[in-house]
Amino acid sequence: MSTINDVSRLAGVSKATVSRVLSGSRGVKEASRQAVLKAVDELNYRPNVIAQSLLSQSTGCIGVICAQDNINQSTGYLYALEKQLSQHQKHLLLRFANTKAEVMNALEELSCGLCDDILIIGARFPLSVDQENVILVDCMQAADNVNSIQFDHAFAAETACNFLTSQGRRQIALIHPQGSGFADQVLLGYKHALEKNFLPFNRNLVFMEATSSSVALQELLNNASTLNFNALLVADEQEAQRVIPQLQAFNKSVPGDIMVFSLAGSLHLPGIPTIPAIEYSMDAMAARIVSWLNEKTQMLESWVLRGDLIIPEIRKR
Amino acid sequence: MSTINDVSRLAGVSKATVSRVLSGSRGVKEASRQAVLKAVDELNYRPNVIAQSLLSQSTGCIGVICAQDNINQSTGYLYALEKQLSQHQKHLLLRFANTKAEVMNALEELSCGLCDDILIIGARFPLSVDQENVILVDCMQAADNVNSIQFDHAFAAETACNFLTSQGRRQIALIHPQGSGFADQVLLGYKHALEKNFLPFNRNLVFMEATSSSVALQELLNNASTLNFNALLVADEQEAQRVIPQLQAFNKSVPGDIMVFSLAGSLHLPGIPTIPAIEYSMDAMAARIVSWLNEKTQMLESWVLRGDLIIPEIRKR
DNA sequence: CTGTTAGCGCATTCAT
DNA sequence: ATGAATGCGCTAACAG
Repeated sequence: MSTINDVSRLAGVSKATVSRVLSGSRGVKEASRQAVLKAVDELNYRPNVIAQSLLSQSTGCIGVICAQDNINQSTGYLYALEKQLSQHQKHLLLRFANTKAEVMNALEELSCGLCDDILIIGARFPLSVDQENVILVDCMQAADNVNSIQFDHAFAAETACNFLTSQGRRQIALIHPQGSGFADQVLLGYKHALEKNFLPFNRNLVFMEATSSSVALQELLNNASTLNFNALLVADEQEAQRVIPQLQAFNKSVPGDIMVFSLAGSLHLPGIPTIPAIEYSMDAMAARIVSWLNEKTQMLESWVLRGDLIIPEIRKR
Repeated sequence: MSTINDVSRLAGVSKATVSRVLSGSRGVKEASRQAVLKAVDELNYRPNVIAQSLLSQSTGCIGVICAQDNINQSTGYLYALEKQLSQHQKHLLLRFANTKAEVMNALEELSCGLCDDILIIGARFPLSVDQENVILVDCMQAADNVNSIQFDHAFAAETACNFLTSQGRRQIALIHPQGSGFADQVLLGYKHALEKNFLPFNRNLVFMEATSSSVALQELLNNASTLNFNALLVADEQEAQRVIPQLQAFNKSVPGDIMVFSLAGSLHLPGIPTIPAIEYSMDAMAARIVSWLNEKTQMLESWVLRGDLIIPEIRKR
């Protein structure tokens, strides 16, 4: 790779002039400008970003640590983020991490001057990070002294219940395994919606502590005769896909007998029926993040993102 | 962020000594070693990798340009690659690109000294790259002067047909839209297998030029009475998921009446039945790539990777 | 308008 | 064993 020295030599000017031409070339004689441009073209010269970074103390690299349990889910984040970042001449440094230890390790390794800022996405374990340049996205909230973007899970649950009620589903079961986090928020939204719709709260319809959604659902099914639930709220699309075949195995049609609602995303695959769900706009989120990265004047502190209600077109085909 | 100067001052030694302690500390008096370590700890000093990169002329960053049409598919690559790369203290710089222009643009932007090497994955359009530090992975083969890792599509098709034949499926239809590339290789493997199994080649069962797999399948279904096909080879899992509902809509059970076989990956979701498929080991591929990145002594030139035959456990439940 | 100088943070000589 | 000096490639400040 050729350097600025090669260019300056070939063009017969000094390094400073070359640099001037390449960045905001003003106050340069046209003759030398052309000479520089010609030399640049001949040598196929590209300024070394590492040297620039050393000087400017910023690399344009944003570290992204994906801590999602469901790896497929991270694709949405990544695609949206990369699109935004590259538009702003920034680079996305990718890391996957499945445990708290792995996240902290990745954080350590990325905090050596390589990354300007770091995003941690989807961690479902408590994280204590105090670095100013780290943003927690859809993570379990721990200390509140860090920047974070939270999804409004209460709003999601409330929206879900309101929608289901409007569809005539008044016995709404809720399965939300501990691991998903945000159990309290979800429960809050659930209760809110019930109250507003003058529906009774039936504690037998709610499973928040169960470690396995399959066991929880089985309990529901075993008592189906007395419970008579006709809707089921689950944490995310993964849970939904787990739960639907189990329902069908017990001769419950979906959504005929039981309408399954995902509180975070729905699979959109040709072969599989889409279910109603709350979906968070990855593009909106990514845009928000990148705009903050660019102008850090305002503290982001804690932003809350609300999801959209997505209703499948039932009789599409 | 504190620098090596701060450490040397606090420890009362020179920068050189600090550097020596931190990297292969040999020939350093224990006393100064301890002093340095103490200062490092106190200042929470981390050597600036950018400065190191400028000196060593290598950043440890590997650019990965995902050119897959199916974004979900890239997750597998990314996860495997990141795992391998981070194990070797390398970083993964992610880029998505959907067109040739976007790929070339990304390539340009990553070739400024930021990345040591660059991977282009899954491009289905001809690419002409002559940089020594670029590897084409599962891309359409263009010029042969670049490093590349190809999947053996002929082997995949042959394996598929042999498997299907062994299952008593002797009328094997093949739908492989142009866009998927490698049409000739697939056809070669298909024909090979037929010959070896003494099966006639029926050109009405093969659709290579169709732009839409849906139309191709419809042609097959329209002539089902005379064609009587009982197996269907498709390019990948995406195609498979598209094709299966269409078959079912015409009262063809899968895999009862027609066994659908994917030549590249099968969805492994709880709700959806797995279909037989060829799957390429992402881990094997990633390991191979990273090992080449580390010791570039041997030219990689053109490596070929063969996929594994994955058979679903038909009566799992 | 342009060349010279200095320095970003670090590792590696070369002296001592 | 260790400090001073050098340079990686570049930009910014200062002189001309």
